[in-house]
Amino acid sequence: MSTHTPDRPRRRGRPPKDSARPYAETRNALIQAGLAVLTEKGYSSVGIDEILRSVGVPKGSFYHYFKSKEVFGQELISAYGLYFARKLDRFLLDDSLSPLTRIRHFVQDASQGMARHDFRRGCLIGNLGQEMSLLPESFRAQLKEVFEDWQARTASCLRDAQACGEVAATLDPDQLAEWFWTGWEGAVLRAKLEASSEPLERFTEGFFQLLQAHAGR
Amino acid sequence: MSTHTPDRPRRRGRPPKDSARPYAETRNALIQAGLAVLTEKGYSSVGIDEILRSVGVPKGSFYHYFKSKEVFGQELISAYGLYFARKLDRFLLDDSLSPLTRIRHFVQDASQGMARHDFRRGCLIGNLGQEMSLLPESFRAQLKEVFEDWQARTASCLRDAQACGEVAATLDPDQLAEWFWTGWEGAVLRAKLEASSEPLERFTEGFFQLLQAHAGR
DNA sequence: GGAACAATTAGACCGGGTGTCTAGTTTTTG
DNA sequence: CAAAAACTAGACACCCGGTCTAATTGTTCC
Repeated sequence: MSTHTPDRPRRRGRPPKDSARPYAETRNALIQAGLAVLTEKGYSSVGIDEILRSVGVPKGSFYHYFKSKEVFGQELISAYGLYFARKLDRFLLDDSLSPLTRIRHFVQDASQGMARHDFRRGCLIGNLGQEMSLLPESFRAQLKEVFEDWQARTASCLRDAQACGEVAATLDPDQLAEWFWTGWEGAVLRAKLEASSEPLERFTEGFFQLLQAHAGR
Repeated sequence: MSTHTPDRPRRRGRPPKDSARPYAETRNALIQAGLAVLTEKGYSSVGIDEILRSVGVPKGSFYHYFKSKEVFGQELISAYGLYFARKLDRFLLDDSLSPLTRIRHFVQDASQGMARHDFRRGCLIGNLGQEMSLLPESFRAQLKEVFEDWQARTASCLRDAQACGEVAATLDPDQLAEWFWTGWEGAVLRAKLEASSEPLERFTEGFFQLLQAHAGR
């Protein structure tokens, strides 16, 4: 599924009206390729031409699509944030399942995603958070917001779980959600290290045990 | 506390018997400086001369002290592992306190450590785990071992906690310890991102609540 | 047909860095 | 005083970084 397109050898100058994929499409391909690379290697140790080359876009064109590497990064963050927000919704709003089962399914899906790339790719947001000290300061707030967004969606599902008695009403869903995401990022890190999904599984198992323990009181 | 030593301007050739700090001392200074830099920026985006310069050792000397950057990294990992193992022992074996209190103190200390460097430095092992896909494969096993070592020490303290009734005997200390360290790494990441110790505190608070919930059953 | 404008990219800018190693200088040893 | 040991200058041989201007090609509209 490499996005590499050895295509037609690109000519200079304005492309004929039809032959070229439209601006938006190329831009999109760049973002896609950027995500693939940055989820694996982070931001600072990746050069733009690695991404450019993987899409078959000449280096000179980069600034036609993005003002700088920094704003490219910003766009990757929000694309990734959105991508996951949608994924979360797809799972967590599926009311054919009990709320906790929805979370379980989400986790399963994410874990399969990592396995599919041999545990080389992790979470973009986690990666960048980790290397924050090497990053443009503008990334910080954005990354924080993404976490908050994911957490809000998760908390809402946990509230549903409380409503139907799957989780004790005494627990704070927001705290639980923050907890979940903090732990999850740690688990992703260990999964990359061990090249195995076990850390992910063990972490989530523990998380559900926690919910259960309280429910049982 | 920067290790920079503008010292005497180093002369070429073999130094007189006394005047120079001995081999081991310089080596040590390099390791110390390496830790400071790598805990902040990781391995792959740091060049050796940044470290060399901060200690005032000329670039040409590096290979006198270490065979390569890779083995330098290996040595940093084990130095850091040991450093933390000792710190853990200092706290977790202090039997003037209850086992859980010991853990609390350790966490407090680690959290102050991060604050002291304005949340720019994190955990070396976590940093490297995160960038595993950019690292020499030889690091993987070593990093894993460090985690296991830390976990074992933590588990042992949790067993003490069970012995004196602070933690329910039904829980598995090893699982709890792995859990703790997974979550902790996640919390460190968030602390760097938010430049605040709150993620650390919120995570540990949750961890202790978990232990308590089970104890209360 | 041809000017004006829009879209795209070649190619170089310039400065930086990478890890490594050899050849050399200086001291100590015997 | 020769041989061995301890240390380092300086260069090697790259490959790279992000950025931007000037050139090229297509379209539009008269």
